[in-house]
Amino acid sequence: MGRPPCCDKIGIKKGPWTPEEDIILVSYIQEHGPGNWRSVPTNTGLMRCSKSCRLRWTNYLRPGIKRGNFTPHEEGMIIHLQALLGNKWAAIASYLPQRTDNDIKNYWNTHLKKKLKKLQTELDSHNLPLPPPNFDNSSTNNYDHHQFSKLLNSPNSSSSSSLYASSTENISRLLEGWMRSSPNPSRINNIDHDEMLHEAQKIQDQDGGVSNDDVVTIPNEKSSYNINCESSEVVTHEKTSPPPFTYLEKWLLEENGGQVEELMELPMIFT
DNA sequence: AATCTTGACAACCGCCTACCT
DNA sequence: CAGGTAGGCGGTTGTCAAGAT
Repeated sequence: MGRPPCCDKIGIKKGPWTPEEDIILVSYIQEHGPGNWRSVPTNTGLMRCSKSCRLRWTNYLRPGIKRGNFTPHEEGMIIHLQALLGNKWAAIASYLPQRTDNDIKNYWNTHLKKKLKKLQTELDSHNLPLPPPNFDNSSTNNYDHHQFSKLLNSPNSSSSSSLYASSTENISRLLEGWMRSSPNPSRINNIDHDEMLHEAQKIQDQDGGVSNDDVVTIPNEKSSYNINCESSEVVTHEKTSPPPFTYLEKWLLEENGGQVEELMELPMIFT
């Protein structure tokens, strides 16, 4: 015998989540943590299947998700990684810890695909090819990065602003108590620094990770690590553990999500 | 002012793999 | 080992707001 069914298909509610459902789900995860999604509908009384609960949490309610506009830097990373990895949105999302794979996928489909198509037209008219997959502004190959960047960031191809419809006020009220007692997530002390540093240097050598001059980012199943090779400093960005309340507060209360890159440092391959 | 079209995001569907019994 | 599900992932669709006609 295998596992029992995840949920009863009869009476399953579909469509947009209500603020009340969000609150119920967040309250439950606050108490039990994410995971064991099968038990969520039965234990919460939510008329949703476990899959829907998981998606709602990972794509929308999970703390640490950056809302609002994609920065040119993020945009560049997505284009770069899509060229390298294809439509492996989860893999691409691992390099952008604040963005969900669904978000990146949507952004690609609604913005970047069109943008690149337009760009290709522009490049054709300038007799320029699209940049190679290992495109990097700092590299010394013969590609005309300056002209490419100029075209990419031209006013005509800039992304439009977008706001997420949400009930952030309700959710923030609910979460207030929770996040104040959350553990300190961002820096860990119990990891093997030598091992991490070695890994970072290896990746930097192979150009397999995403790196700028000194900082290498290693995506991981549950977190990503930013490693400064010069100072040997390792900073983790947990994907599942809640960030400090101040960050969540910022996310919930600022209409556009705010600019929080300083909190979740991103590798700068496109600057 | 009413209707139609388009854009953007949220959510669902179906497939695949890992894992449980 | 086999049967079967949970969870993860990518593709697609649904919904709604804003702009155009």
